[in-house]
Amino acid sequence: MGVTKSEIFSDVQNEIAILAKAFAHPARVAILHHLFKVNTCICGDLVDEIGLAQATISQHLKELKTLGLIKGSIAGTSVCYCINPQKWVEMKTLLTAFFDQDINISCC
Amino acid sequence: MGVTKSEIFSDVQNEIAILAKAFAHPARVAILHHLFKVNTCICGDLVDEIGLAQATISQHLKELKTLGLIKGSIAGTSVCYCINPQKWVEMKTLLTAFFDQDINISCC
DNA sequence: TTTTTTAATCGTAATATTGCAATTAATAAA
DNA sequence: TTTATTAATTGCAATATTACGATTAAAAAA
Repeated sequence: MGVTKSEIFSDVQNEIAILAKAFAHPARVAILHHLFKVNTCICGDLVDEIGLAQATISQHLKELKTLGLIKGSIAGTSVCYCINPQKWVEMKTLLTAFFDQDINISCC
Repeated sequence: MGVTKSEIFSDVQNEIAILAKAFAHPARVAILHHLFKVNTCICGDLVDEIGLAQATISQHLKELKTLGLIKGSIAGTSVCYCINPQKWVEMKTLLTAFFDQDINISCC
């Protein structure tokens, strides 16, 4: 087993889970933090900044890029990465709506 | 090796990742959705509602409880679960601050 | 007391994730 | 052309997560 049964959940539930996974590892949070700080940077900068192997950073970048949260454009031998503002807002809208549900006072 | 190197990240980065993991599985999102909807319910209700085995639901409940996002109190042979409003707000505050970082317009 | 109800825990199997060395591919520089 | 430089990809090992049947524990009901 060990495989998530996506088909029994709603689209919104699956989408929230997929987006939350982006932030479910501190290396990806650190990548995003750095991108917010410096606006754009190349893969090597993140390797220096974070201290994981180049292959590992590259793998995390790929996940963020697949989700659409970051963009990468080739600049010579480097690749310039940055936040994708459109997707970031989309993500924020979905997760914020989830977080902002009203909590009833009566609780166990 | 497959083990997250938490020690190289900041406390905030680790905390964001730990909290995001709560939402990184659709079953846990579904549990929280249901708790918001009905306010309080017992484990068996979630088993019926979601359609995973009792052991699986119980395991997901344990993770949410360990994080402090939900509370459970014994009521006879049942356990009554609900959102923990204090922790929920705390989580929301941390993640919202992360989401609300300013995105610079100049992007690659 | 015995039986039923409810949920936690244990044990196990399958899949997913994390990390890195080594290699590859592509461009820039010499 | 040859030699850097940079990042993606491959292959592999280790750990984490997901799922569930079976069992256990505790309280309620008969």
